[in-house]
Amino acid sequence: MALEHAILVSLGERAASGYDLARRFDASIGFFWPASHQQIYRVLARMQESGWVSSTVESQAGKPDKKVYAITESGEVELDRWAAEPTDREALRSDFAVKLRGFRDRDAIIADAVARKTAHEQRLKQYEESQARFYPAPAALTGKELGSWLALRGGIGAELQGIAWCEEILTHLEGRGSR
Amino acid sequence: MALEHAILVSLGERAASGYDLARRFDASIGFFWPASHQQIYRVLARMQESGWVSSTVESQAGKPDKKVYAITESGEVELDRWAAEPTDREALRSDFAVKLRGFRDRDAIIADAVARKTAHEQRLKQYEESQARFYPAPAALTGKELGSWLALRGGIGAELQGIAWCEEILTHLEGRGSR
DNA sequence: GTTGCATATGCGCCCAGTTGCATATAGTCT
DNA sequence: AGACTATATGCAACTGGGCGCATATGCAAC
Repeated sequence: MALEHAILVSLGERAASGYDLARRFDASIGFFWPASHQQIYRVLARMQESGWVSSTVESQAGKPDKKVYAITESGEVELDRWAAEPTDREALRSDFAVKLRGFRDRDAIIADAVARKTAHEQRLKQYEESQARFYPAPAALTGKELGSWLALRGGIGAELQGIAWCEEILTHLEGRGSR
Repeated sequence: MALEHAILVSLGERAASGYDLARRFDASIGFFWPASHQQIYRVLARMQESGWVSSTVESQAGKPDKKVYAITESGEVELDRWAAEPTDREALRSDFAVKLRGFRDRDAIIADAVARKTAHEQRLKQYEESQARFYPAPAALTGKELGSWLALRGGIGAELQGIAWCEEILTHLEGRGSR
């Protein structure tokens, strides 16, 4: 399970409450490992039991109290252990490809391809904005920042590929024989 | 849930036993929706209860009996209903990207990138063999076969993108500053 | 004054995919 | 005779993510 490790990576960058983490997951690390706040809270509790994180409650003026989590030494050890272990390749798993394969409804496929292309473009835009803001000079990057930038490069590549696939589909389906 | 629909698509092409389906999932439709035989048997039982498939037991010489499933009319209706419904975009979810983002162990990342590149290349080879065997003349394809080919095109594109990403990672990591 | 929003934390159930195990037939290989 | 492989079907337990729902503070807008 990688949510634990995604959280450890994020907490390693900076301590945070569950709420903060949920926002980070919406905006950055969640590009690569999406998670809802419910899930994050549940996993944080389990991680604290394992001793990977510790928490302190902080009072805030004008806002509810928050529980700020920080990575512990044991968490660092776990993160290193995980980092050394090979990751296994994520399998492709696509409803849309199955639908293409079945090819029951040409118009629905075209509509899907159009919608998916738009979604890919939006996500691509997010990635590119992130790239421009945080990594304006990629050639100079080292260590952690180089890694983050390369992760983003993977996201950008995946979106470009998704867009190209949608375009290929539309080229071949529009104006050709129906079912 | 799309396993049901992947099975319906496959049974729509040709009736099959659970065992046959498991092999098809290993070799073709499972490129887009991997499934184990256990899962396939479980889902087939549920689908029969729903009336989407029917089964007949066939005796075989020298082999155990097999239960051959076929799609029913109600299954066809369900498949059409599903085909008309929009699919939602699969989210990117990558251990490896999280690991890159964390950047704890440069050597492990390089080793991963090398291994993943090889895995992508193998999968790509499978796709390309499939493409050469079944779709030698893509321009002439129509209907169902065009759809299947386009699904395969998506797979090929994804693997090429995966390979390119690994290469980009290796270019930037090899011979540069360590952690 | 109440509606809505941002902040903040969580419970409970379900669903689907993963893993391990079990069992049976029949042929081949050593 | 025993081991291994291919064919064939399945159950049980676990795991992790998804979805709905609940609750509380405090500010701003209407």
